[in-house]
Amino acid sequence: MKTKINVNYIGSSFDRHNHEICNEHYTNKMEKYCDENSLKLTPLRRKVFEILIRDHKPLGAYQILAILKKEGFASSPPIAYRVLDFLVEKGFVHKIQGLNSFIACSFAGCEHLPAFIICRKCDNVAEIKSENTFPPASDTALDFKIEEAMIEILGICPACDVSRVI
Amino acid sequence: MKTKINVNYIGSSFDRHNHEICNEHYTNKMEKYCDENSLKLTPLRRKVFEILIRDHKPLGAYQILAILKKEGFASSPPIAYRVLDFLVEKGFVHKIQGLNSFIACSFAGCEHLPAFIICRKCDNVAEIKSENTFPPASDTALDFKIEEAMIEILGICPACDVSRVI
DNA sequence: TTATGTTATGTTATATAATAACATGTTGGA
DNA sequence: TCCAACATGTTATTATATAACATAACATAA
Ligand SMILES: [Zn+2]
Ligand SMILES: [Zn+2]
Ligand SMILES: [Zn+2]
Ligand SMILES: [Zn+2]
Repeated sequence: MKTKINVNYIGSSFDRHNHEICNEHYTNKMEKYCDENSLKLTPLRRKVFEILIRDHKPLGAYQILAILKKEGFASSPPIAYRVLDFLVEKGFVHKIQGLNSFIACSFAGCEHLPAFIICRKCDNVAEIKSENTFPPASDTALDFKIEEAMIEILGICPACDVSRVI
Repeated sequence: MKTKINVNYIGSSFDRHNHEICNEHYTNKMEKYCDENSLKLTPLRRKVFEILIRDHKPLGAYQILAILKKEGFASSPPIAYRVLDFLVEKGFVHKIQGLNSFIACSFAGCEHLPAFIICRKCDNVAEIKSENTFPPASDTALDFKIEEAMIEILGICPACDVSRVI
């Protein structure tokens, strides 16, 4: 099964890009949002977000803790989990359940239902908007009030797919 | 956001149903499949599946272990995880990542991409087929070879939705 | 300014989920 | 009968996440 997938974010681990600009873009978005909603963008919160967006790859809480430690921050588990809770709640970061890990949002400031495509060969992950695919259109039985959804698609990205037609 | 969702399985925790018949239906399916593929449907495997399908609710590995213990089976963690691996691999059971738990498949013997709707009030879960919604149709950029997907939809079921129009 | 409430950061200990490594039993052919 | 493959069993450990409690930083009202 092959599918064309929408990728209209600024930067991702799938694409070479100027991460200076990319990083600045997302940081600006976050600063603006926190400003407008009187949320405190503390050094720790900045740091964790910066760690996550560095190479656009999902990181587990304990990986983040290790980096925090190396870079001079406190590093007991609740430190990471609390900051991650904040970042997830405010929409700057998403949790990828299938990997027990966290990734910086690629559509910050833009209302969206996130979904993820995960290459199981190179471990890169891209966030996509799921408006196209969601909610599931159907013709029967059950009215269900949807609040949230978790969509994680596993497969092989073009770069890793040797059998692909160019 | 409200959506009509397809529910063409035999029995689920959302519906009153004759579970005798239901249980027999799924057990037969599983027996037939194992027979045809020379897989061993051992007492332990039967038991774990029966525990899972009892009330069609997702159970964590350690909940399953507790039941196994009460009912006279061995109950160290690998016991459950190995049987669950088997049942998941053969498609009789699915793992719900968002809940760290396992649920009996509602479409056994029928090729499908599973998806789940989870009521966060009553904790009931229904499996739906995701053909309608998946793969995501789109118009751009990235060819991605899809192998597997995890779709878990969280919300409020009709029974729990007080504000619903009848 | 001090007092006070609130939010953020910090610690230790613990709960929960999953796997590694290895031992024993069972079963079905060569 | 012997062997190979598979299933079940044990103990110990790793990985992930939270509880409970203590202190610090910060705002703002008296
Ligand atoms: Zn970047
Ligand atoms: Zn996002
Ligand atoms: Zn039933
Ligand atoms: Zn299924």
